[in-house]
Amino acid sequence: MEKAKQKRLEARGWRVGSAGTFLKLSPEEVALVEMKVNLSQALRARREARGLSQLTLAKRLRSSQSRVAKMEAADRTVSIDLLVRGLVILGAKPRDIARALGRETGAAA
Amino acid sequence: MEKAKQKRLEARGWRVGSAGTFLKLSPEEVALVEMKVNLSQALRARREARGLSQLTLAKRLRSSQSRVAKMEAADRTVSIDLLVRGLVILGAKPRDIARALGRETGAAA
DNA sequence: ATACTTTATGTCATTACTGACATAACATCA
DNA sequence: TGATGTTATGTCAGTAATGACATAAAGTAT
Repeated sequence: MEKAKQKRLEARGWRVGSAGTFLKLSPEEVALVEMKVNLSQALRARREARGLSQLTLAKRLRSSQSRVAKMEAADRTVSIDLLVRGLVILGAKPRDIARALGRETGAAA
Repeated sequence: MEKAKQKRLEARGWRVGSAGTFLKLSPEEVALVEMKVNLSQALRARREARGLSQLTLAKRLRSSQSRVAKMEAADRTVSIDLLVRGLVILGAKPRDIARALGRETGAAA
């Protein structure tokens, strides 16, 4: 798993190990979290590539800046659905979302 | 869009056209629905490939048979999160889910 | 036909997610 | 310095998703 990603997860209370599960997360949960993180990173990348602020994106999503911040932080309270909606609004096609979702992000097995 | 898929959608109240949007669904909404349908089909395929009943899958998901049925029907009340969780429980890896999500399903467009 | 298994659909109480708000932290710029 | 713009985090009322239940429908036997 990528270092930066791991740090972001741990800062949020997740327990993720460097080369697998560190503690307490089942393999299923790890997979879920990784997908969410991948989507959140894709969201931020797309937003920034378009030079949009979180606030502008929030308006297009009919949401709020704070929620967009949480989306990009892969907050526990953010659903995959919301992340996907955000990506779609930023012009991502299902293929793009699939690519982001399945992205291999780390060296660890 | 695949005929069977369209039929399933319309039976559920969705309005989807054969070669694009039929009526009332924005392109974003269409993309979302298509992704959900793709995931629901992948879920059913995986479950059946393993010879499991909806009831057994439901137990592994700590859910109910009726909800699994709704998942496979891409019911409005089921989230992408739930579909993804179901797939993961059936052994799907992020790559597998990505493949299912981005599958081109129809001739249209 | 009856019994059994599996799947489909409607309803509802509980839970999880969501948008909105407040506020903090950080940067940039005059 | 203060003002402005952006992002981060906590909280909470309202909403949407969830599991569970009942029941129907469809299939598979015997």
